[in-house]
Amino acid sequence: MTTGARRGPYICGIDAAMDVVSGKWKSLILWELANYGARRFGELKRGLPGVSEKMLIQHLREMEEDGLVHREVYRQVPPRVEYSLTEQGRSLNEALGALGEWGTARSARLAAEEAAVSA
Amino acid sequence: MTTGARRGPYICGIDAAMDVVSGKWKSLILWELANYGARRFGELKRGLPGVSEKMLIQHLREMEEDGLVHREVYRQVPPRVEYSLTEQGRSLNEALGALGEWGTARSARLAAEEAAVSA
DNA sequence: CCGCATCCTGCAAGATACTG
DNA sequence: CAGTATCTTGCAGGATGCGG
Repeated sequence: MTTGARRGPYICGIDAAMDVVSGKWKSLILWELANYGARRFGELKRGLPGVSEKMLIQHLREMEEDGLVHREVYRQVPPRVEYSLTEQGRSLNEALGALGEWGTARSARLAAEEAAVSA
Repeated sequence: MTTGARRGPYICGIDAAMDVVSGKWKSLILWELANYGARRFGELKRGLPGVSEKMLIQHLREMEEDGLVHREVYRQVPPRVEYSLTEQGRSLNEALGALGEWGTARSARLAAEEAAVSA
């Protein structure tokens, strides 16, 4: 796997958290799993427009290794695999709540400025 | 400047926030300025062991453009420049609080597991 | 003291094609 | 359906040296 050198010595808590969330789709995966519960690979892919299968599986594997995601395989044909959040994953998603609200507020502010310019 | 294509259309609030915090030292800069108030370039550099002048100034400029940081120049010899947080910068730092705590808890957990292994 | 200009490298992520 | 495998690329970030 591409799994780079992670788990390095962290300077502060933010670093430790960022190490685990950094990745273009990870926060979205977290949000998706937090809101829909267990989801299948294909469902996640459809829920994250633009993600490639490579990045999706790579992120899921890393998040599993980081203890955020649980992977359940149901041996049957066609194969069925479900991903869900662990307790750590849920708590991380909650910790991201405030940041998400800040970002939403910022987006709204930028949109308002944009509108003011074109007015 | 290297300022890449930012301010893209965001999928969610987290994205908007991440766009602004992503950068190896940005969260540290935020923390430094939040805790020490206005700081000079050299003070920041000393406070962030390992940062290069290039990255420091690059991050500061981007954060200034993003409305997180205020740059005050005092025309004198030797030159004196002070950086401080804007209201937006302070609120972002607060929004990062929960994430920082999560990361600290995670670090502690990892350290405990590490200790358990070597025991 | 506070930067700027270049060159260079490594890794995240995209593209494309194939499989149990 | 749920992945693998391989090639390629873009850009963040490091190293180094100079300048007002």
